Amino acid sequence: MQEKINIGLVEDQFLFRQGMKAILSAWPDIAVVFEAAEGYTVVEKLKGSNVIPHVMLVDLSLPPDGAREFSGKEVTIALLKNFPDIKIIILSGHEHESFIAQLIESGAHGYLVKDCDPDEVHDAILSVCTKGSYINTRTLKAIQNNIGRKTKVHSIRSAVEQLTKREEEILQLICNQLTTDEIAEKLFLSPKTVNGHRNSLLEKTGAKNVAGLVLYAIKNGIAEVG
Amino acid sequence: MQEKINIGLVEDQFLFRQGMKAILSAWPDIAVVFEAAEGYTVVEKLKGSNVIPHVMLVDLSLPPDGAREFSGKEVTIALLKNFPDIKIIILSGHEHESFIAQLIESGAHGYLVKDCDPDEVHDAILSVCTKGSYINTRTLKAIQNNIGRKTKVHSIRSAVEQLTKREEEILQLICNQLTTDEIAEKLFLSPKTVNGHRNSLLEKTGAKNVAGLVLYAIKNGIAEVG
DNA sequence: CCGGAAACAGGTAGAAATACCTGTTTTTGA
DNA sequence: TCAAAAACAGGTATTTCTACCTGTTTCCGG
Repeated sequence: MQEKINIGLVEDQFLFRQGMKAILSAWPDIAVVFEAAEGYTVVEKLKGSNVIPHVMLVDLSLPPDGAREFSGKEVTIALLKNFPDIKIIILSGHEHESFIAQLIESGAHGYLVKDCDPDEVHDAILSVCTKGSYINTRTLKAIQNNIGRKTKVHSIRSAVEQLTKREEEILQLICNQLTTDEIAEKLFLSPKTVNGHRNSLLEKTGAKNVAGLVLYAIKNGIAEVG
Repeated sequence: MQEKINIGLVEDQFLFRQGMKAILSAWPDIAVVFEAAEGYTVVEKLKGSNVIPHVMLVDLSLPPDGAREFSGKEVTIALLKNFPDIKIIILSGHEHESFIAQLIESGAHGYLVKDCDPDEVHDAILSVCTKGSYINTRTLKAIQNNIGRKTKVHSIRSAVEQLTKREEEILQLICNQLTTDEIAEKLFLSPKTVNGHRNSLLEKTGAKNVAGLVLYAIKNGIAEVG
C-alpha cells in the first residue's frame, strides 16, 4: 500500500475545518495530520510537531485577529520560508481576482474556491504533490485578467508597487473617517506630509477618491468593515 | 425509533455544504433532505419538493449573484412568508453584529457562527425544534451591543431610519467613486438634488464623510468590495 | 382627502480633498 | 558606503464635499 499524503488545514471556521476533514478522510490516500485555526500559530505549531504535512490547505480569509495581521498571504510566506518543501493550496470564499494573483506570486502552489467539487480538492492535492502545482482554468483566467488590468489601470509601475508602512497606517485612519488634519495631529505630522501620503495612496492604488481608497483597503485587508 | 429531523442547507460554497452534510449526517436523529446553492431558487425549489425540511441552515453571506440581491436576509424573509413552519438558523462567517441583529429581527430563529463546534449545531437544531428558537450568549450580546449602539450613534431616529431607494442608489454610485456631478448626470438629476441625498445619507448613516458611507454600504450589503 | 415622506431643486459658505509642484532628512538595502 | 526609497514639509490652485438654509411636486397610507 502506498503511503498516505499528509494534509494540514489552516482554517478559522471550526465547522468548515471539520467538514473538510470529513471530506478528505473519505479518500484512502489522504490523512489530515495537522490543524490550526489562526495563522500566526501555524509555523510555531509545526515546529513542535513531528509529522510535517506534505500539503497545506490555507484559508485565504483568515481574520486578522487582534492587532497583528496574519492572513492567508502571511501564512503562505511564513510557511514557505520555514518549510520550503510544503506545498500550499489556498482556499478562498468570494475573494477578488487581484488577491489571488498576489497569492500565487507569493509562492502558493495552488488555488481553490470553497465553492468547488470535493473531487477537485483531491485532484489539486495530488497535482501539487506530483507536478508541484495546481492551476485550474478559472484561476489562470483570474490571474490573466488581473495582469491585464494591472497594465491599464494607471501606469505600469503604479499597480505593482505596494504601499509603505506609513501609507498603510494613513489609509487605515482615512478609513476611520479622519480628515487630513486629524491624521496629522494624531501622528504628530504636518498636514502637508499626510497630504503627500494621501496623494501617493491615490496614485498607487489607482483610486479616484476616498471611496476608492476605502474599497482598496478592505479588498486588501488593510481595513475592516466592522 | 423517533422520527428524524429534516434539514435543509442553503450555502453557496459547495465544499462547506458537503462538509456540513457530512457532519450533520453523523447524528442519527438528523437527515439532510434539501440543498441549495443560491438564495433566489430556494422557495421555488421547495415548492416543487415533497419533503419540506423542519430546519433550514442558511448562509448569511450568500453572494448577490448577478443583478438581483438575495442574501441570507432575503432568503429568511421569503422562507418565512411561504413556509411559516420552517425554523431558520443563520450561519455566518466573520459578519458584523449589526447585521446579526437585523437577521433576528427579520424572524430568524437562531444564529450560529461558522467557527462553532459541531455539537453546537446539533444543539441549535434541537433547540429550534423544541423551544422554537436558539440564541446563545454570544448572539444575545451582539444584539444587545447593537441596540445599545443604535441609540447613541446620532439621534434616536437616525440610526433606526433606513435608506430610501434613491438614497441607496446614490450611495452605490458614491461607492463607485463617482462625484456628485457625475451622479447627477448619470441619473438625469440636478447636482443639488444629489447633494441633498448625500446629506441625508450622512445624516441617516451617522457617517462623517465618504469613507464612512462606503463602510456603511459594505456593512449593509448595499455595495460590494469586488 | 389630508398629512407626511420622498424626491426634486435651488443658494451660500466654508471645509476638505485632489492635482500639481518644490525641496530636505532619514532609512534601508545592495 | 552609496544610491534609492521613504518620510518629511512646504506652496498653489482647483475641485469636491459638507453644512446649513429655502422651497415645490409627487406619491402613498391612514
